[in-house]
Amino acid sequence: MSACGEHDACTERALQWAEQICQEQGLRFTTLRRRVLEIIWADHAPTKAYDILAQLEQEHASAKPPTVYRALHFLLEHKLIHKLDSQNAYVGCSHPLEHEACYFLICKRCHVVVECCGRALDQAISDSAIAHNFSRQKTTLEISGECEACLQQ
Amino acid sequence: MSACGEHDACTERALQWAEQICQEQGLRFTTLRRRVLEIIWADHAPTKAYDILAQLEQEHASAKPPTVYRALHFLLEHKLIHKLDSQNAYVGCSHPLEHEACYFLICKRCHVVVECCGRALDQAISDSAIAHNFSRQKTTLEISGECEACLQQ
DNA sequence: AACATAGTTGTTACATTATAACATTACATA
DNA sequence: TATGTAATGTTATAATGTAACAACTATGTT
Repeated sequence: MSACGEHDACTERALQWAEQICQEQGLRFTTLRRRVLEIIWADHAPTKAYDILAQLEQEHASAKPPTVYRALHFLLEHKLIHKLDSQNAYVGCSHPLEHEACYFLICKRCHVVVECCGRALDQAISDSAIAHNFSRQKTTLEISGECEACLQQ
Repeated sequence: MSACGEHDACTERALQWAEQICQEQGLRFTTLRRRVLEIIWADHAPTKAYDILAQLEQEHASAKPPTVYRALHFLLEHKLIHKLDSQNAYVGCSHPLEHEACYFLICKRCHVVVECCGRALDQAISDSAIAHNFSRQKTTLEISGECEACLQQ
């Protein structure tokens, strides 16, 4: 479930990005928010809100659903995480400093999610919206299947 | 919310497709299933499960959540409807006889959903999956924004 | 230091979306 | 008509998410 070599580095990097982004934008990267982001980054699989809650509760007696959902809203708003609508689950954003539209490859076997932001695909989506005279505001693109590693087993 | 001229014709056509498909495949297109499909086809906006339930209850005293969800599962399984994951809502499939991968343009203002199945976009998605050595099994692509009609107002 | 204030967190309650599990009924066909 | 399968009825509960108000905390201002 790591797909990234040394996963600690991966988490570390994400937390530092978050720190930097919040600093730059005058946002408060509180202990709670940091901890939720850390839990989400524990691996590359999508994390469910109530699983986050279950973890938080162990360290933080007053954790309740709003505790988690508020942190999630904050992280989503500032693009530090994404919600996968097809799974009702959340993943860390793997390039919060360079946002365009993103899409996701979600492995059914190992649950690893890879975030892609290819120019070509983005262009194809835009073209299609334009062809229908549709003004595109938000795009949800989630592909589930099997990742390279799982296919090779 | 119609986006189709004479909407009755639209619903009528969908019900006949369903009838035909069920017949061909030896499936039972029961009153309940038919009625749920009809409710979904009442317009081109996504319909929520509990709104379907609210309608069914008025005509069918024993309707309960499982009543609706079973009908939805049946209709989904046989591709007579689609679920929009980004909205937790359901829309009629507008071309059940010719299935490829579909995507959706969802207008935030009038709620009309248009189902598209462009070859080019489908190809772009496939290419992208291939580039990541990912075997694509299911694709969720939902674009929300504003439709042509609403933009012109 | 005292205060004002805006943002964050605590707390309770509830809304929405969906499924499990088992009982009963309807339908097709031997 | 017996009989097996699929569909529906029924009760309960799981999973996901939000509203509303109270209490607290960080920060800047007098």
